[in-house]
Amino acid sequence: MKQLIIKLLKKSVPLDEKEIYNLIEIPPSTELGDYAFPCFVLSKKLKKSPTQIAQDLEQKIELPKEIEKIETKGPYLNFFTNKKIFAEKTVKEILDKKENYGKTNILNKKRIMIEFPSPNTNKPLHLGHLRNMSIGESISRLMEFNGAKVIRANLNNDRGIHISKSMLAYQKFGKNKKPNKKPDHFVGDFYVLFNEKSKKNKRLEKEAQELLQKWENGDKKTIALWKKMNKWALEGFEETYKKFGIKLDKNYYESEIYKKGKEIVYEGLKKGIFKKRKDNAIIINLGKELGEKVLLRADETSVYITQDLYLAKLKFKNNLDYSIYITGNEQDYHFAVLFSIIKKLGWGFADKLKHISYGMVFLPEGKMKSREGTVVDADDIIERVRLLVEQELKKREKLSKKELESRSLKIALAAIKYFLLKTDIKKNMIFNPKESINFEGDTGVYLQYSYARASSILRKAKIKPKKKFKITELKPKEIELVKKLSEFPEIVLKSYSDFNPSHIANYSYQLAKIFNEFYHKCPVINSKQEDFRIALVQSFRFVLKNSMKLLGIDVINEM
RNA sequence: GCGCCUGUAGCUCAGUUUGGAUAGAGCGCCUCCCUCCUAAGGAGGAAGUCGAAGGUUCAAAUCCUUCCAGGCGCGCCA
Repeated sequence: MKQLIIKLLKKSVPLDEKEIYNLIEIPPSTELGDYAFPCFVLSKKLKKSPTQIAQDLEQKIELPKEIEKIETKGPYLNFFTNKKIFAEKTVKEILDKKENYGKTNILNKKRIMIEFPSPNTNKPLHLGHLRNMSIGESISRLMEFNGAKVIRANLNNDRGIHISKSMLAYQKFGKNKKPNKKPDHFVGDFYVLFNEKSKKNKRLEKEAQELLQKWENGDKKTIALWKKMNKWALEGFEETYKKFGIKLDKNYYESEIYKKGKEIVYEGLKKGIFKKRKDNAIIINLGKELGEKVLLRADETSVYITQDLYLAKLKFKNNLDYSIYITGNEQDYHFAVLFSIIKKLGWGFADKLKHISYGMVFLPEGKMKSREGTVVDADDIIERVRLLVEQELKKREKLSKKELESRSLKIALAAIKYFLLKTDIKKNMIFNPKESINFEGDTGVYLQYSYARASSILRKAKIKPKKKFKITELKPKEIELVKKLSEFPEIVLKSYSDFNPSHIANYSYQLAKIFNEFYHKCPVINSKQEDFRIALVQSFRFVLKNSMKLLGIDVINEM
């Protein structure tokens, strides 16, 4: 529709398509029209007042059947579209394309690796990981919706001093016990225990350091312990991923790559891109903004960035077109440095790298500290929310135990994921355990409720949704709903090009809100134009389901 | 100190990329609506110097400058 108006205006206005596109806006109220063209910019070019220009255009433009009328309101030229044609076209298109409505092929089977959530194996996943996974999964789905082949990759940070700490605590206080709870939690308890004990006993820090040394030297007993505890941690993670609805395609392990990348550094040194400092450390100078970075220690061991250089290269053995990293914004500097080095090395994939970062999750009392055990545990929050949902469900109807569990989990995950995705990705957010996960208003539960209501209407109706229907009259809420439905493809593109799922989340809510208003005002079953309203409800279901899918949220037909 | 990000109603956030017609939601608060397709819903009300000050413009929450406040980062840690 917008395209049509652009074409009309192009004939009578000295601007190109893009300029017109940017000028066209939606009036603040529908009484003013469906689209508006402000004439201020033309005022200088044509040396007339904007009001006069608007009036001239009103006379000049010939109306096609899709436009009912145009009107001027001061300097604005307002277009009134033919709502019946528009509604019919939109609803038919959605019923036709179904789950493909809004899909594009702009990524044309491009292979994209997206790295997340990349946890440390010394403690269970926490709320920050849930934000990471929600974003990672949503962006993956957005890419897929635009035609990409996505590889979800996970880098397991399974070595280092933090791992040695939980190992040491287990050695000293674990009595060789097997996990008596979810295994990653069992491991995490020893990490917290280490930090408690080391406050009093300063020697423990040193001992952990020694244990790390032993591990690096390949000490058999140490390796065996490390393997055992890592397995527990990874098993636990796997359970959480599954529950949260995440399936990772590929796993990398820091223990397997941390020593690699030295050749890359030597090669760069030979080419003169890197330099040897007086103290024998190999460095790169990245100028004013990024400064000087060490790439290889004086003793020739690698640092974090050395392994990341190697991993970046390793990833591209998968024939990638793009490689994306999803992390908290505390790593912005690290990735700026990494990408800058890769560019200087002249690697072919230097411009195929992208770092997407998101803001921190805080508790009302401040930052979460896993070392002190003041974190919101991922499994714990999922289960707590699920139990709250279960209570609500029990009030409503009697369900089998199995149905109660699966339905409550779906609703709980909707609440959590929506909460984590609705805020702009780059903003910090405060999570208040008592208030944050609501079931009313602007929430994931509201989306599911709206979907369930729509499903219920279709279940109870005698007529099935069909592409053939007649529109005799359109109520304001029907028009609003159709308009919102028609915006979906635009929102998908915006969300994709901004790498920001929050646009989809906000859209989903607006859509669901209009739908709820619609069915309160407009009865569907046995109404005068039941066939159209049934078709409208069905197209709403498709679009809401599509957008919820992009958020990684399951729909339910009853609640 | 330097760099990046953020600042919109009591609280949580849309809107800022591309400047336009009275700044929008949710929660909380105050009224209403279940003989009516699920009340996890709907209708209405109160609540805002868009962090501050300058500037650009016919027009600024939106662009520019300076300042203030908060977060993160600036390791031969990962």
